[in-house]
Amino acid sequence: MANDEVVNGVSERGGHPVEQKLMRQWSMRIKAYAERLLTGLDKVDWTDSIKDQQRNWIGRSQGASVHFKVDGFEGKTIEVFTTRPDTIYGVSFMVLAPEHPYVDEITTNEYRVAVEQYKKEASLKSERDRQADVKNISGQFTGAYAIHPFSGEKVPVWIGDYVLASYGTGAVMAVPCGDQRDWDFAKHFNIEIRNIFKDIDISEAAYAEKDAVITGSDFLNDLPAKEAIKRAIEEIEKRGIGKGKVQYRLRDAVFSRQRYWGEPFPVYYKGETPYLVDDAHLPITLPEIDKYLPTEDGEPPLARADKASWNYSQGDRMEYNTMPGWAGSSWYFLRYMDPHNENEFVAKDKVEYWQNVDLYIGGSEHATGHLLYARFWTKFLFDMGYIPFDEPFQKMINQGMILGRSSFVFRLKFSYKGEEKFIFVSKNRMDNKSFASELSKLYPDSSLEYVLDFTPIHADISLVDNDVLDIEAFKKWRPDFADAEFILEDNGTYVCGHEVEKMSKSKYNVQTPDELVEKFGADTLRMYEMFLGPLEQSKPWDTKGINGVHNFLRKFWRLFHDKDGNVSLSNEAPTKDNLKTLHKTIKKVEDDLDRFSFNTGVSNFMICVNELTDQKCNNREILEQLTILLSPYAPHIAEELWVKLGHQPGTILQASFPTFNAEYLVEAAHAYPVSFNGKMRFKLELPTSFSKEEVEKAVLADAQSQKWLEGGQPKKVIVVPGKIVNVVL
RNA sequence: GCGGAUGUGGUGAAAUUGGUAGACACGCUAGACUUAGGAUCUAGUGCCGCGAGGCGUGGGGGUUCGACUCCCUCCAUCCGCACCA
Repeated sequence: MANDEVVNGVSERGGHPVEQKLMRQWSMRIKAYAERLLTGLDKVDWTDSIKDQQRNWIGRSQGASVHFKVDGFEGKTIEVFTTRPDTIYGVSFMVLAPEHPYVDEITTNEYRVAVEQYKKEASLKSERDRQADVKNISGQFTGAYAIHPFSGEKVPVWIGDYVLASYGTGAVMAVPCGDQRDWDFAKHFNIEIRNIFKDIDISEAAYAEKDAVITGSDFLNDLPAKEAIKRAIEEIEKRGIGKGKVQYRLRDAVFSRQRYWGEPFPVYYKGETPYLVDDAHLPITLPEIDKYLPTEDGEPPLARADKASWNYSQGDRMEYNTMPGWAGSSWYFLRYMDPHNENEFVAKDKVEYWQNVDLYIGGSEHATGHLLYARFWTKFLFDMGYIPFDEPFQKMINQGMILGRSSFVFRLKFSYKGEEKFIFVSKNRMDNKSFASELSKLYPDSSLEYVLDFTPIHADISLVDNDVLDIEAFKKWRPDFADAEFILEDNGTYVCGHEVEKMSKSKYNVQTPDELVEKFGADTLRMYEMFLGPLEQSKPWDTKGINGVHNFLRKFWRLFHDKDGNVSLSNEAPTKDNLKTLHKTIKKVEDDLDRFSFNTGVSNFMICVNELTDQKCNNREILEQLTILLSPYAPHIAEELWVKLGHQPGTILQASFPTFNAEYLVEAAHAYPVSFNGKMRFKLELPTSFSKEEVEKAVLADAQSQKWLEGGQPKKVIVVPGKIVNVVL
């Protein structure tokens, strides 16, 4: 069960108890690639946001591992990882994670009961709970002491759940003067806080910056922290008590799932030992089973299959787990290059030809999942010599999500004659708290109690019009609402709340485009989605403006037809204005395509069609070029008009893309915006051949300038030829 | 707390290299037309003002002849991470 399906220890759907169970899982050693996954980010063209998320996730930290001997346990050492080996003389205690394997062994009899008790408490908390519970400092002394590797002093060993078993070695050397968590722990348990920073006050908080000078630390004295780190590592290595080390937060990735729908592993077992199925027997396909459910004793669904239902089986049994979604999503793009190849996943010459994906448009929600796994997988295949690149996606654009507008009903829980009851309260009655009088009317009993406990519940948006709920439809919608009661607005309606969220079946806010396609056609929908705004931006789905795009396509269509709807095209040479409009559009649309600015691309088409309409242009040559230009945006209408233009048989897909010719855009005159002190006051049309001086002269001589000059002389006149004029007064 | 992003009319937005802020579209206002079509056409539409004009890109400051754009600072919203030693 997924974590979010578990609520308060029971399953969200059936309310069944959920217990945690240890399971043997396959996992992939992504950790082995941590460093390369980090450095590889420098050579791909992705957003900083995704790169940072991945860097964060990989969590590289540089430091040292140090071994502390345990007093009275010959040959036993506690290994810790620290990023601040320079503060080693500030160590006044050590903390092990409660799950650390040494805990039982080193705990003295005196502390055994307390340690057992603490371990038990910690084990009841999941890792999530622990993280949510940062404020509470807890821990327990074990009675054991470690030996400081430099000073030889005895250092008490504690256990505490702020130390995570899953990171580093599951143990830390605590330096309260330099680490806030250690400081908090020391304060709480009254442990010595040793200050090894020169002229730094640590009475109120730890000092974590790496800019202090070290003191009271023998060979590290008077060194600034950064140098002391290097020096400390040298010394640690020299004395053989540890070494410089890089630690990653990234964990190995679990690669098995206990469900039916996934690629089966080509693995069989003899006893408890797994073996790989020989290549000759591949592929292993999913066996048929009676129910897609786990077995009675909790084995995955595949355990239901007997040997005969597998297309191949060997040994005592086949593997029951299946692969996760990221098995396929990590490398499917490679298979696309050579989908019918029976012998290998992709032939060498094909992958050498296609290389990695040039442009990947995908959601940023996969930053630390799919997008990391695919990189890992690609690097592995590169190392194995199967593919000639080690980054899968060269450039990536994260398209924004189209969000939904959810509707909510508000369920009030109350008790009546000792019985728990629910009623749905309309939004405004809830907001202004006027529901109470209504409730006591419906339940006229002095023993009525209610708690101010409103639960917003998603209502299907098809049951809601303009935030008003169709009550009868709502009752029929789900059986548990059949007898629902309501407190309505004064006008007798139920008003819902709303929120913009991700579109999702579970939120009942999904809008399908089918109806719009029916009404306006797929071209309109396609262009409207582009027109909504920049590709990377998320926004709620709102069809208010779709008419504008639809009208544009109608207007475009009208250019080809007379008012009776018959095709009417002129075969004469296009006018200068026609050509100017067309070529301006070619240029802009091309530029917009290059920078993935589809919304401005659409508006450039609109401008073009508006201009051609004003020019009453029905010129075949112009319209033919424009149709080709539009075809990636509105493929259906373009294809249809292509036929009307007389290209049959054939498809517009085979037409060559229009080429921009700058000659048509050359202007003899430019309307200069004339500014005074940076404020645009009027425009003045001047020949483009004018020099700076000529422009300046013409502007100052113009009658309109007099008003702003007020008889004075300008301090300065800035002329940017072909652009603007600014007169400084 | 750390990191990333965003902030412009009534609305979605545009301004690509520091050079006319609000293109294009929705909506709205007034009008025309009519075969009444999710039509078409004309004019208007950032705010204040009768006007001249003033103000205006989250707030404040700066650089510049000129700033939505560059710098400093603050605020708000969204996303990701968060006891990682």
